[in-house]
Amino acid sequence: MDIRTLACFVTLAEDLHFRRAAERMNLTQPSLSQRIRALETEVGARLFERDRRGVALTSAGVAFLGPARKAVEHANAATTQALRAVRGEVGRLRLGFTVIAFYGVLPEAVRSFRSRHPDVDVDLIEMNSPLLESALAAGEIDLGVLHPPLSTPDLVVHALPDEPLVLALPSAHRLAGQATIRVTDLDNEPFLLAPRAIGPSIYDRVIALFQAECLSPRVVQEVTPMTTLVGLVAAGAGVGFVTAGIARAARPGVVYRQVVPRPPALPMAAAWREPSLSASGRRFLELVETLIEASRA
Amino acid sequence: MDIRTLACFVTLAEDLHFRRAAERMNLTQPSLSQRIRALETEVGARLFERDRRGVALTSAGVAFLGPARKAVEHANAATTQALRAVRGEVGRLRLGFTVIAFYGVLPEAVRSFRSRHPDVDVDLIEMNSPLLESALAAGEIDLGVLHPPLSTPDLVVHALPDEPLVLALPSAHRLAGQATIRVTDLDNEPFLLAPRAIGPSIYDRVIALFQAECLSPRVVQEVTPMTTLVGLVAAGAGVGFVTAGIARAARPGVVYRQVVPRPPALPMAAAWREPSLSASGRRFLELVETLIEASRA
DNA sequence: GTCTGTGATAGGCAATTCGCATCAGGAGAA
DNA sequence: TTCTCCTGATGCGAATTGCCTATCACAGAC
Repeated sequence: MDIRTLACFVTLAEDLHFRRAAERMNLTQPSLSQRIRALETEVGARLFERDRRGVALTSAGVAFLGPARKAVEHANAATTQALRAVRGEVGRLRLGFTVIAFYGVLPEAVRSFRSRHPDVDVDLIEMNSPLLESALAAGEIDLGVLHPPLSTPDLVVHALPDEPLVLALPSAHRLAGQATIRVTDLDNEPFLLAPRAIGPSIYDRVIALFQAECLSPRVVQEVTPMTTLVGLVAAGAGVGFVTAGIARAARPGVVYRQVVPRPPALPMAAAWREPSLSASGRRFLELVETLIEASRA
Repeated sequence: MDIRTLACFVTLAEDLHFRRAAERMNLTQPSLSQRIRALETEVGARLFERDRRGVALTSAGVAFLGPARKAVEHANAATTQALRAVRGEVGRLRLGFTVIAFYGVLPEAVRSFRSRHPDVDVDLIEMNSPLLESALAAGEIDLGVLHPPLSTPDLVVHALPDEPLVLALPSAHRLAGQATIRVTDLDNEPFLLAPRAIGPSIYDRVIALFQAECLSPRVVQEVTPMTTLVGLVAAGAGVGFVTAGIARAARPGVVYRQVVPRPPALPMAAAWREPSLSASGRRFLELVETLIEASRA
């Protein structure tokens, strides 16, 4: 049973005229006759009553019409939906990200993506960078937003703008009054830092920053994620670097200050598994790029 | 696009294994490969990812699966429904009947039919016999229950049990006290009768009954339908014959009496247009016959 | 009567689909 | 490593299917 045959049936049921229906289906009248006859044989019931002065649906034909019409519609919809999926307009986008990433351009990007592509289900999964790499490699997520360098081969890395680092310190801190703080001011200061296993890039950057001044931070606690670090700062447990994005979310008891010399920014990147990013992932990435462009201007 | 091809796609999407899916579809693996390839070409999108260690749906394939499954289901349903319609299990039964017929076996038959064939829409249309004949000839109703003789050719007539006639008279009538009434008692009695154009059979029977006694009824009003006749009897406008069925519905102010010599019964019949009765009509008629058999026993 | 228009039928050509046999490449066992 | 098995893809000939052109049979209009 051919979808085209069903479409022929539906057309003939609407026109009740072989020649016109054939024309609408881009067929000749004998071909349509043959198809209908073959369909009737296959179904095992006469679907049309060919009277001398016209064509009419039999009761079997009436019963056949409804489902046949739906079958044709769904068959067409199948192709349409498949092509929409290729364009990334329907489907599922499993998006992994670090906490830090979600304090940047991501929330706006997700909101905008959802309104532009309402037929794409977006799964949001928060993980730290090493876990994101595993999830990408295992194919559990389509696209990850995390912090280079990556240790997993076969992942494509697409650089995003770095996140500058600022110092978070308790508002009652002796240095809170200064507009900018020198690294040397932080000597022997109780310091909060993410474990190197979780965030090697930020860890190494901070250590290097101190070493340039021949110092070494006094790490009193390794803490993750970075939002928890801010909480500990508010509790007076110490000071620590956070990204500008996290600093934008004001929190009572915490102030943020620039540090000189300026600490290197935290690299950000989108990553996906070879060989290719899903269409919806590509769409999302394009949208992120657009938003970054807009925020730059 | 073939329904079978879509079914192949669905099967493969479920098994994710060409050989097994091919077997389930009663095909060889190369044929299935070819069909899937052809389908992908027709759709214009890759639907399966043939990885080294297995087959997986692409996002386009996932989007294609839902509608494809529905298309297959509806295509199968179309055939099923058509065959059910042939057996009279789905569809529409347009049933015409006279008022008299509806005081007989019809209400029970309709109730029983509806419970046995809930997927058949039953249209009930009340008309007098001549109009029923026209409606049958015009194909506006499938089956009519009316009173022979019929004047329209090309109608098949299937006899049903006759309806005996009894006399309806006001309960205050001078003859109401008698158990049976002789025709001669009715000489010069104000008489109610359906017009001959509407009910020739009952008209002729009543006239013949009187003429056998060398009498002629004094018709004071021609009245139709028969239920209205009963109303006029209750109002004291006269007396008249009604069917036993109508007499069963008690009405204040009216009594029913047997007449001797016994008047001929009113013939009843089911009728339909050549060449054939619709399947649901046939089902209905079988049911009516069953009920008549049951009431006889 | 002829003419017009209906759907059904016959024949021939082209495309499709089938199964069989076979190929190419990866996984796992010896 | 090498062999074997299993995966899906491919080539080919036979059979089938689908289409179109030409034509038929029949009914209604003029």
